Amino acid sequence: MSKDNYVEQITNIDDDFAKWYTDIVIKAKLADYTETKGCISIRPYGFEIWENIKNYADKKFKEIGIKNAYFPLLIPENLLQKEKDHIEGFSPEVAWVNEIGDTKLDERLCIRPTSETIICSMYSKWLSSYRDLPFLYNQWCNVLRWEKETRPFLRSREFLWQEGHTIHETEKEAKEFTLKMLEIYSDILENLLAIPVVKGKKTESEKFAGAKETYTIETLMKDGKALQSATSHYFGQNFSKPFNIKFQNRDGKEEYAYQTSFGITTRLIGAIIMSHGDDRGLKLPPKIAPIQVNIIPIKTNDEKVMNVVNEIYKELNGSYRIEIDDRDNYSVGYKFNDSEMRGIPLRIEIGPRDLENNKCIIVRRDTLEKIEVELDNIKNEIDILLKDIQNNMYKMCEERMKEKTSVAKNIEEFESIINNNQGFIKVMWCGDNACEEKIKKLTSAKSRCIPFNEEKLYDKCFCCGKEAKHMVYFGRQY
RNA sequence: CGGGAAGUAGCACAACUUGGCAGUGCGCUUGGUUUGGGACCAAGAGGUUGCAGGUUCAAAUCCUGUCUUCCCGACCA
Repeated sequence: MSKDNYVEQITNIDDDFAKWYTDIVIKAKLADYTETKGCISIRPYGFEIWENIKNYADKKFKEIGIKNAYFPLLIPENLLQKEKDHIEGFSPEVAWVNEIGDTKLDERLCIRPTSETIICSMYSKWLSSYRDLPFLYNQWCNVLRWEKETRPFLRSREFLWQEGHTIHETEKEAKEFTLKMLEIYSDILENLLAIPVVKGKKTESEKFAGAKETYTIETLMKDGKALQSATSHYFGQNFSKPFNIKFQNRDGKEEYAYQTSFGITTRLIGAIIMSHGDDRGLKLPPKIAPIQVNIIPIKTNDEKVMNVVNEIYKELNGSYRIEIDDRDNYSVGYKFNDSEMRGIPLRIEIGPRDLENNKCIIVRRDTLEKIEVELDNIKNEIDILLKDIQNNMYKMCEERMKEKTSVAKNIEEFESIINNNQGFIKVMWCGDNACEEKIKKLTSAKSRCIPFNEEKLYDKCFCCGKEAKHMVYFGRQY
């Protein structure tokens, strides 16, 4: 196999990152474009990744008492209008239902871009006493935001997500819950998806529409751009007041509830591709890979080989997500490459030569290392390897993030980094939005977050020279 | 919403300049031979050339309009 031949099929990651990304989405059969502009179809292989993320997250949510519920896709206009900042943030990309058949509706309905408003209206109905609190509800659903420019998984007009909405008796409890959710998200990214994160708080200008505080986990993709991977918001009483979500508190007085919301989306699939993928294609962390082990028989028409292959399948099936590639119209070389492009963490090669020695070859996707394994030790070895791959993928990602994180002391340094290396740039900042604006205009990089673990890098704001208040991560973003 | 490029079979493209039967490679189907890093032989299927209009005996090709996609900037998960 020549490299040239290979490159015809997937664009080289360093040549054109954007094309490389969409090539993987299409060729690994994760998703495809549809007749509906800006909306993708998620194919089974991609959807199964989402299901694995969803199952893990859902379990974590339930462990802390969150319950799933469902709210309408359509929201009447008057509800959306109730919180001023919220509607201002979303109105340009909201789609409306104006008529049914030939009949115009008296009040038009929006297709949810997010569900704060409709959920608040129900919370107001359901809440009367502090004894009812907290409400910890979540829904898994789709939302619609009419983006002008789209990219599969990263920015699709319709996307799947989970939106949690909680209300609490006290400010303290709500704030704590906001941070607790950020920890769960960070666990999902780091432990499940093998992607290291920077946790922190958004600056005033980068907050969610209608939120008092927005917390975020930021990740760094292979091309050096940042991706906001999950957010958790503290609303205070910003929604509970206009939506009249009030209760009688322990003192018998009327009080408005304290609210949070939080979400992760199918964008995480994009994060997996861009954090781990390489020139051979997708590279999936074992914990979410739809197929963890791919058995490739070297001769599909050799009865002895196929018998052993079937035995191994029986032994492993149930413990691992496993598949036999017994297609007889492809050569093994093709299958090796196909398996690598689909990002399957491990493949087992078994042929007549192996049977003579009672051995097989196991190849790991992360390092492409080939390991000779005794036939009766396969299960044991796979267990070890899958765990090691999961850890190793995290480590490689973490190293890359460290390499692509730098400190800038002034605008000149900042510009030079952004134009060469990209990545995260750590700076000291005065807290003034004017400095953020200036940098955005100059370099198109935005503040990512004020990290929880702030360091004192130096004293003065990198941009204006005034006394610095915070350390901030900056970066170009998706 | 500004700046640039492109739309021809599932994919990548050719034919367009100079109008004259819709082509090549990959992929796909069937049969056979193969199988340790993208196999080979043979026979097939697949098209309203993005869409609409115009010029012409004749349009993928020339003209006008329109839609879509991709890349670079402003907005967003």
